[in-house]
Amino acid sequence: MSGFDLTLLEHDNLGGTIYQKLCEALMKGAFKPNDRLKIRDLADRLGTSVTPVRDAILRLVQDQALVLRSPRDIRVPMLTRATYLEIRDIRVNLEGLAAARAAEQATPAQIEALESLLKRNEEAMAAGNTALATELNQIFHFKVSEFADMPVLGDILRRLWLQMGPLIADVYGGAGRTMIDHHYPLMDAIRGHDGPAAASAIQADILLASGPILERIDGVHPEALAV
Amino acid sequence: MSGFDLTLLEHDNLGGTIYQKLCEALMKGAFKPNDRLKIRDLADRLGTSVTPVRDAILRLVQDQALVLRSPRDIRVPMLTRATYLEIRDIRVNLEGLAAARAAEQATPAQIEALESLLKRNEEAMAAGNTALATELNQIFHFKVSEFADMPVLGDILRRLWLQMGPLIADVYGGAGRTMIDHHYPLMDAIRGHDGPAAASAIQADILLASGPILERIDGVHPEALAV
DNA sequence: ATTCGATGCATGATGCATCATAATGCCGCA
DNA sequence: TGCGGCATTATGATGCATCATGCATCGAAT
Repeated sequence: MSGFDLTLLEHDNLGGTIYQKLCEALMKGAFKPNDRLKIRDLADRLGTSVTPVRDAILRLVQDQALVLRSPRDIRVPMLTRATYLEIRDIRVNLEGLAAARAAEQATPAQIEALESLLKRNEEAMAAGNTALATELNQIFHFKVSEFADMPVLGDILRRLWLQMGPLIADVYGGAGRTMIDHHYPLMDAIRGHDGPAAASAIQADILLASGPILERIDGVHPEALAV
Repeated sequence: MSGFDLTLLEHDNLGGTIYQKLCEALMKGAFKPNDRLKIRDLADRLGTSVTPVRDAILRLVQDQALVLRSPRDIRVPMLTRATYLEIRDIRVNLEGLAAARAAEQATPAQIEALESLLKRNEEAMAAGNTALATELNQIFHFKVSEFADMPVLGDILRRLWLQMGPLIADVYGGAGRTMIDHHYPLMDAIRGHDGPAAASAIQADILLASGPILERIDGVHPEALAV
């Protein structure tokens, strides 16, 4: 009943479209950390001129989803352990806040939507489709902040996820199960409209999920530096 | 002893320079909410072509420091009460986290730097220079997150302040005293390396400072809508 | 006859493409 | 391993076509 979804209005200009395409690519892990992106190359592949690609890249750099290592060298950033930990701590705070607020004001329809996501996630996991499971997990987290009615917070989260995208795709893309079990306590809290419990639950989820990623960072970082 | 200030490394390309110029202008309140910006106009005034201005505007839009009301209508956003409250809540969480960490690991030199800022702020206030006082207050908040060693958080904060910039400049630019008194409990907590106390102090500061701004939003918003 | 509303046109600003240039990455060599 | 040259690549400028905004004129109703 909240009117139309205004966020879909962005598809007017080419630059915005390319930006979204690149966002999805980063989230999906189509680019790996330390990969180099070339504007002309992308323009050729997309069949456009360099201008809109330039626009999209610039926006991604502003999001820190890409970095300009030098004025002519655009790369996917390699998160250091310290940076990843910082992002994790920020998420613990922000998503905790969002989960609490979402729990307090969640409608039955919203609760059902979250449950549906969990169910689809389970199915994807059972089918061994880890890529889909990871994506559904991500959507779940975004939905929570959406239901908290905090668009600014949601945007910050989107950016943080964009920065982590290549890394977590690298970690969970290969093997391992997604951490869906931790979401059920959160659902219980939301159903009970218990804000603090919801915050604790999602915070525990984030911290637990960071384990495999931290292991991976330690293992992958020196090797990547050698390349 | 923490090396150079890496944020100044951006001055390589024209677009980055213009971006920073526009950021300062927004912070200083050179643009008012609902002002319209024209790319060609700015390009003429800066003596460059439209390309770097375009880049800068695009980055500002990505920061949500500007909005594209229509594809050819770039404006300074008018914060709604809800959006301002959301930003305030996010700041309460994030700056609380940063203040706690800064308190725990602050060096004597850093403590002295903060005290110096407070002193200069007092002087500016005594001289009736509210613009400078507001700017110093802002620098104080940024320094806290810098000393917390959280660059990602600092960047998020910078963006939030960029969004609020025109509004608070509008409120505090005219008259009224800056809320410097609330910073002294924070300094006490930092000197004592008491993280939780520092968090509480800065949170109280943010909440108290939001009072005049909220009053102003209520007063200014219907009037602006009528225009 | 006057005022309100609608349609059409002109102005103006932006998005995208193309071009020139200067700086850099990469590769090979000492 | 360190350095130099070449090809490459981003940056900045310019031009054109498109589209929205605003104004003026025209028509109709009271």
